[in-house]
Amino acid sequence: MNRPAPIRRNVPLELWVVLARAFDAVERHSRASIARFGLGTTEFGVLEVLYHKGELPVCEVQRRILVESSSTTYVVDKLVARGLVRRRPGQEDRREVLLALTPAGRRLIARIFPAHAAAMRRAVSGLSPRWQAQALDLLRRLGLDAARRLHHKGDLP
Amino acid sequence: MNRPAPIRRNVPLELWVVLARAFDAVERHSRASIARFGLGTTEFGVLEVLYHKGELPVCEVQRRILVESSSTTYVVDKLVARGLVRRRPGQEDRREVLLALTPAGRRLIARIFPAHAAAMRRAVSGLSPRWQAQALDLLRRLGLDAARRLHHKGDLP
DNA sequence: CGAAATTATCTCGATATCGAGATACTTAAC
DNA sequence: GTTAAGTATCTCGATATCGAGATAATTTCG
Repeated sequence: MNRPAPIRRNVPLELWVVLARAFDAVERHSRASIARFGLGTTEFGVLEVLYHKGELPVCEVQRRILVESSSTTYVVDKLVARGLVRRRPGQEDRREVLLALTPAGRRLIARIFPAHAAAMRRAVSGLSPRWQAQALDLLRRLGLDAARRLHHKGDLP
Repeated sequence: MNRPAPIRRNVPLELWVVLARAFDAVERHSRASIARFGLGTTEFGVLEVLYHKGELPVCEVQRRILVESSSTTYVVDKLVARGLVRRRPGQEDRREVLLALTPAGRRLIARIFPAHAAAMRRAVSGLSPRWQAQALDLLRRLGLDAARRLHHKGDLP
């Protein structure tokens, strides 16, 4: 059962490689699952965050779905055109545009979300729940620290 | 020092979210580091794999850099135009096109690779070496299993 | 052998995403 | 209160990436 421990010359670079590979593989599951319903991953992301958080300004949605503001505008345009999302000017802060699901949008996401969640459960089922929790913890630390380091970017050699 | 343990309703979905966030944050480091040298991440990927593995057929490069074959052609075209990579018809298998660095390509990647490796070391330094190794192990298992599951895709509900 | 399936590469058109910049509004500073 | 700095959204042009399909070489197998 014991294989010889692989020689690890450069753990950080290998970690980056396996992170990218794991992301790619799991993202393919996500993409395939979402494509079943005629949506792209970013479109799904918008619907999903509005479904779970309720009405939100564009900038808040943008932060959660990890795309740039110009792309968010583009995707929201498409969702509005399809009658799944509506825009409304912000009340307190008049720079904001508030996004919310339309009834049709809510019906759609309510219908497809459970199936998608099940697909993602399978996608990560290579790790037992115990190891999933461990990976969750490590990835959260890794991601938060890397994000923090991006801002004070005083350290490119 | 102890925060209350967060309530984890749905570990698989949360794991997917933190995986995406960690990938995004670390990828931003990678992108910023590579951009210093006037390259895109995919271009860098091609140079790097040829640097470390020597001459390879396109399909082998493609598998390692995680982009589709049509994109690989596109990127290699650019690198050839810049005189960093050369194409050569395969010998044993005449379907293949073999890629290798030109002297200029080799000089470039040899010059920039160490700086990039250092940037990536910093990018993942939120985890101690011990936890980096642990994350490496978990992500490898996660990625391999998810990739395996993609092929026999008999399980979308 | 010869047909069928597989694999490698490339072409081409479509599109999602980005980055820079414009505009409008808000907050902070003096 | 006026100015400066910061934030939110959108426009527009550029481009990286994809997917489908074409071509050609190889392998499998009856």
